[in-house]
Amino acid sequence: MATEISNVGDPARSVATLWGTRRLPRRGPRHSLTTAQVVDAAVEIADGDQDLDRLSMRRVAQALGVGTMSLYTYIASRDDLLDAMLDSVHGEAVERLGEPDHATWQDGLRSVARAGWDLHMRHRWVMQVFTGRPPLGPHSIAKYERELGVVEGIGLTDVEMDAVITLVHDHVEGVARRRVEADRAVRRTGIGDEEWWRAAGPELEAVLDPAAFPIATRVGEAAGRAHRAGQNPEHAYEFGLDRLIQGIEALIHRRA
Amino acid sequence: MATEISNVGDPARSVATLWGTRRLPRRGPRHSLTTAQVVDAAVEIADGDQDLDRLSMRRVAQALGVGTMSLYTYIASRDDLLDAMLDSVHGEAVERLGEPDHATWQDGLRSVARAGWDLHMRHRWVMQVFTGRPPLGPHSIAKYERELGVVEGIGLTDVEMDAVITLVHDHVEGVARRRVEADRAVRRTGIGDEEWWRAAGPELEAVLDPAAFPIATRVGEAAGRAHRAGQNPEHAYEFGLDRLIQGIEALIHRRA
DNA sequence: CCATACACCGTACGATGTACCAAGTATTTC
DNA sequence: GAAATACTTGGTACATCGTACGGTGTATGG
Repeated sequence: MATEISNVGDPARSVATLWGTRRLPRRGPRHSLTTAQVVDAAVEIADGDQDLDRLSMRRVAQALGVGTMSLYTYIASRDDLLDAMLDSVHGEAVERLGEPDHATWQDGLRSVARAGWDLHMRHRWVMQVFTGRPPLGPHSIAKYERELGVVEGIGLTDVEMDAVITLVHDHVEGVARRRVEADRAVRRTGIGDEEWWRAAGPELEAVLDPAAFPIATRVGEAAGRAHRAGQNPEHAYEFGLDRLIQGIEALIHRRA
Repeated sequence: MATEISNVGDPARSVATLWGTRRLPRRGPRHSLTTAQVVDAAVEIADGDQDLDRLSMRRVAQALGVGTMSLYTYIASRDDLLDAMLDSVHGEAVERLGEPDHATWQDGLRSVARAGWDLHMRHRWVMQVFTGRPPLGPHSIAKYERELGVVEGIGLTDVEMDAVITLVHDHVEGVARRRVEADRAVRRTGIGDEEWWRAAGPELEAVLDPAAFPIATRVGEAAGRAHRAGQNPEHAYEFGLDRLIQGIEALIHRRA
């Protein structure tokens, strides 16, 4: 009738979970866990897997030595768990960002990018979490504050400051995703890069006319060589970051 | 959250499927379908859903009026199907890219970005497909060739040409992903943006001290206003693209 | 003509997230 | 002290997923 019973996806509860401000009940049995314990266990499993696909509520419960359904006392759903995991590792990233003592905003942006890169490398599942709503946990907000700090007062509007941070994130996340996803494919299939090309190469050669795609063939081979030499993520990361910074410099100089 | 890894089976077969070069058997019953029909049906369903989560083999089979397991005659796995879907819509994107008749490489990059944006808006699931291996379908390669064409001969190395195209893709995909993922959250929860903030807002205000995060609060509110005014994806898209282009210009000018 | 090689697809298996409910426990109220 | 209350715990169950397996029927090559 008038009221909706399901508390699934209740925004207020999700926010309260993130901030650890859910009221503790005064009656009933003692809690055998905390939300933080659940989140930490999940992070540990995801770190080990380097993947979110195999992170199941059952495995988290098993790791904690409780029944699967007991987790739902501490977290409303798997989606909420993912949000909480993200906020948790963002806290770590803020610590590693350190004090904002950069001589220039360029240095600041480089350290923002580096912190993002480290985050993705230490927790190789964060690029798999998609939050439909802005992440409003304490650590995510703290991270955002720190990041915005490096572009404060350099001549950008508020909306542009947000856009710059987002731009850096998208670049770093893209490079990290390609790196991690490639590893994941190798791990999942048990087929290494070299073996994969040995198997797919002949088929491709039989079917692809290099003359029809001259640039793609040439550039693809160059990129492949760089990849095999292990210099691809590094170069892509640095090259992209340099372009972003120079693009922002151009805007600021034009305005000055 | 939704991360789908594709490309996990027999490499040679996967490539052959993409190129439509699998040999047809000479004995046995007639085929009632083609691989292309399966792929088209899957694309249609994913387009309708604007999501890959609910794309199941059962639904594809039902749409085609065949048994679920019959699909496996034409496609090795769901992952291979995702790869084939991606290559299929890349073909569409190449058509829409049109002839490479741009006066400047800047215009060229803008049209590459625009084509990418259109692709993500017309098929709001492509950002959910993660290929662990490079996508080697005919249309993906054709798209790559066209894209590289706009930065050919402007003073970049081969590896840099690849990096530039990737940079533009990551930016466009990031903006598109945020846009689509927000819609998806609304659709999945049945809770609109406004309603969500009405529910989560009080909890957040009770817990977040604006003085502790002054820049985040100010910038977040500005970004929120822009978002509500519907100008956020547009602005982020244009702003980011401008920065990228100017960053590349800076590199080229320095070398000239 | 029939052995062969295949297409079709029903059934089954091991996963998943989580709804529901019975049973047990601590606190509050009388 | 007893009863009512408000919890936690976690077993069971359900819908849904990708796909392995194998039976059945069909077109073709020898």
